[in-house]
Order: sequence, then structure tokens, then C-alpha cells
Amino acid sequence: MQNAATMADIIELTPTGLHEQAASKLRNMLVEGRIAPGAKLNERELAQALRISRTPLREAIKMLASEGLVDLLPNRGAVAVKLTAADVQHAFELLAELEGLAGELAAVRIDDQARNELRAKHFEMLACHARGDLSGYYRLNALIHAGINAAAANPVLASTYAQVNARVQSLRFRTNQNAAKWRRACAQHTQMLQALDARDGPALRVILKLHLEHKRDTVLELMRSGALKLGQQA
Amino acid sequence: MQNAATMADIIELTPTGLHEQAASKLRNMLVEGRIAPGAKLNERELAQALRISRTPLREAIKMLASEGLVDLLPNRGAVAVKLTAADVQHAFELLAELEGLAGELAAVRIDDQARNELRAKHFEMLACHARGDLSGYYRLNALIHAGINAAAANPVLASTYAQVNARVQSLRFRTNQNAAKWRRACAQHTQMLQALDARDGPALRVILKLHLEHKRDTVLELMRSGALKLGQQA
DNA sequence: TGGTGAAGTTTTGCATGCAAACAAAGTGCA
DNA sequence: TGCACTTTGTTTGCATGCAAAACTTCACCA
Repeated sequence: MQNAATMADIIELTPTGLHEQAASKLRNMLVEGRIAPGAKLNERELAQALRISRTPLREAIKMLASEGLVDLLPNRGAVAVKLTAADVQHAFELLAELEGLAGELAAVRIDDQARNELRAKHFEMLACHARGDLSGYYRLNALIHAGINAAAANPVLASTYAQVNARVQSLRFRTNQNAAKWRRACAQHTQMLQALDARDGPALRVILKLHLEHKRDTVLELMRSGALKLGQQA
Repeated sequence: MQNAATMADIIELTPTGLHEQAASKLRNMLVEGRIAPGAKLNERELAQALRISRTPLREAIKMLASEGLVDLLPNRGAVAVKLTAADVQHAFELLAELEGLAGELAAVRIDDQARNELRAKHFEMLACHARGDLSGYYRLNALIHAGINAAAANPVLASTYAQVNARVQSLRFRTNQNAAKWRRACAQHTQMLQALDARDGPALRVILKLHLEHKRDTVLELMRSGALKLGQQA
């Protein structure tokens, strides 16, 4: 009968219910911008597209509303949140703090294996930079930041960061840095690794906070120049 | 979208929908401990108690799950989250940081009127301390911290703080301080006001962070001594 | 012509019904 | 008695149906 328990654990991988599947798919569509900011979420359409009924879909939408990804309009359904410049500033103001805290904790709590793995990913990322491989750079960059958050060993912090980050992820997604900013980001990443090696929590906090503030500026510039594109998609 | 949030707050008077009403009531019951940690949420019972059908109730439960107030067990419904000591430490680790950030921002952004109002509440709170009026003290204490968070003028921070705070609110609720800790808390509040007057953001950050860390210790002590009581309610 | 209102359509919100999963009690067997 | 299996009742999860609200269309009138 231990077999049954093991089986249950194994097939835990299969998405538990339709509402969670729907929430997951919609979440991806929202953060990737496949559902444009400001777009209305038609229940019947989405239910047909996801091959489910409206009931679990509505439950999923309520979850996304609590995560701040959609707005609920009374008797008018849900719309994908459309961030203003102020919203972005507020979100990054918080993200910088959260990532700073994660870094300070990670510097103290990380073990050698995780730090070595981060170092490996760091150099892979520098390789992507050298080749001009932007998508590979972003992938590794995200993995490094996720690794720092994981090393902080605080699940509440991790889930909170993920939730706030999801709100601005679609904007970060579209960011195309220029060469100078890209170099600066890489230099900051090198500093991060040094702070990690020195187990200097306060230093890593400062670096990460600065790193996020630069990212904020990049996103805001992009928003101001390319805001029409996003708006017209809605 | 602070616009939507503000609007929603204003017309909070009009009950928007049954799912939101249910979520609000359940949230209060969970935060106040009227639904014990670990307790199962029976859909039919709750639906009858709230005089609604299971459909909007289930939507409300999904929202509470996204807020971290209940756990969703596949095919087994929802249970009120039961915090371990580690959970509490993680939550306060984050709360201290969030409140510190709010303080640093508030010290710079607060206007004279709001600061005067905070000062007034501060002295009212000291009056409650002098009279030994614990419940009045808690009420004013909560208002002061809420005022600082509001003065930070960052809706994303505010809602995030509220969400994390809700998870541990039921524990703070039961906290009965001893005289020495109570005095220390009051002294810290006086320091807060001084930092606000000096518009010294970093100082206010440090004070608030320390304040929350002390609160964390108090809650953890209470948990260890009275953990059985909470457990048996489940 | 521009605006107003009324009928029809669509969409949301909620209640209900049904099938599958779970929990519990009872039955048979060693 | 102790244990495995069956059976019954309960609960969850999802689909469907229906009423109210909102949007659309179009005719009407100043």
C-alpha cells in the first residue's frame, strides 16, 4: 500500500483540477502579453478555447484577480490589468526591496553547491552576452535571480516576489536593452557574485536594489516610447 | 491599478457581488481565528451559513487560497492554513522589510496634515497605555501603522503588506504583552514620531524593522507557550 | 442632424444537478 | 480478534440552466 502513496505522489505532476489548469494557462497568457493589457476576458470565449465550462474558468479568474493580474469589474467581468507608469514605478519600488532582501539573506544562507551553480550560470550568461544572444541571456538572467531568491530560503518572500514580478513580467519581456545598459547589467552581475563569495549580505542587497532600479528605468523608457503599441493591442 | 482599488474602496459600501461578500466574511473569520487554523472548510455548511449557493462560495475560497489564507487540497476542499514557527519567522522577516520600506518612503512623502494626525493617534495610544487599555492600544497601534503605510503612497506595497500581514494577524491578535515589552513598544513608537518629524527615512526604517522583529519574538514566544491551544482548536 | 429611448442580443452572476472521488461503516474471512 | 474488501453516505468538482444587468442596434423625435 506504500505503492499507492508513491503513485499518488508521482502523479502529483498532473495538474490537479481544471480551475488550476485554467489559471496556469491564463497566467502564462497574461504575463507573456498574449492577452493584451486592458483586454476584456470573455468567459464563453475563453471557456471554449480552454475546452472547459465557465464554472472552473470563473474560479481561475478570481485567483488571477487576487494575484493582481486582472481587474474585476462588477457585472462587467474581468479585464487584464493595464499598468500606468506610476504602477510600474510602485511595483519596481517594491521589487527592488524584495530582491535586495532576498540577496541579503541569500549571501548568508547559500551553500557552496548552490553558489557554484550560480557561478556557472553567471559565466554562461556572460557567454550569451559575448555572443549577443539576448534570449539566452534573459533565460539565464532569470534563472540566476530565481536562484538567489531560492537561496534566501524564505517561501513567503519567494511567493510574494513571484506575485509582484508577474505583474511587470510582460513589460520586462519586451525590453530590448542597448549595448551600454547590457554591459552595465553584466558588470552588476559580476559584483553580485563577488558579494556572494564574500558572504556580504548588505553589499549584495545594495547591488540588487541598484540592479532593479536600472531595470525599472529601462522599462519606463520602453513604456514611454512604445506605450502606443501596448495600448493599441488592448 | 490604484484607480480601480481606490474606486472599489469608495464604493465598498455597495455590496459588489456575493463572491466578494463571502470572501470578505471568510477573510475576517480566518484572520480573527473564528475559523481555527487547520479547520476544514465544508462548502455546503458555509454556503448555508452565508445564505448563498456553493458557486460564489467556491470562487471566494479560490481568492482566499491565492491570498495564502487557505490551502487547497485536490479533491478534498480547502483548509485554513496552520502556521508553523518557521512560517511565522518567514512572514515576519518579510513584514519587517515591508514596513521598513513603507517607513522610509513615508518619512519623505508624508504631508503635514497626515503627520499631525499620526501624532494625535500616537498620544491617544500613549493614553491607552497609561490606562492599561490594551484593546484601545491595539486599535490605535494598527491605525498608526496603517497610516504609515498609507503615507508611503505605494498601493502595490500597501496591498502586499496587507496580504502578508493577514496571514499572521490571527496570531498578533491573541498577543498579550507583558509590561516591559509594552513600554518598549511605546518607546519605539516615540522614536518613530521623531524620525517622521526629522523626515529621516533611513532612521524610521531601522526603527520599524526593529519594532517588527520584537513583535515577531513576542508572537513566537506566545506560539511556543500556547501552541497547544491553537492546535486543539483545529 | 443629433440625440434619446426602446427592443433585442449578449454577457455576467448565481443556483442547481449530476458524476467522480473520498470517507466511513459494515461484512466476510482467516 | 484482526484485516481486507465491499458498500453506503458524504463531499468535491464540473456542467448546465436561468434571471438580471449591460451592451448594441435601430427607430423615433426635437
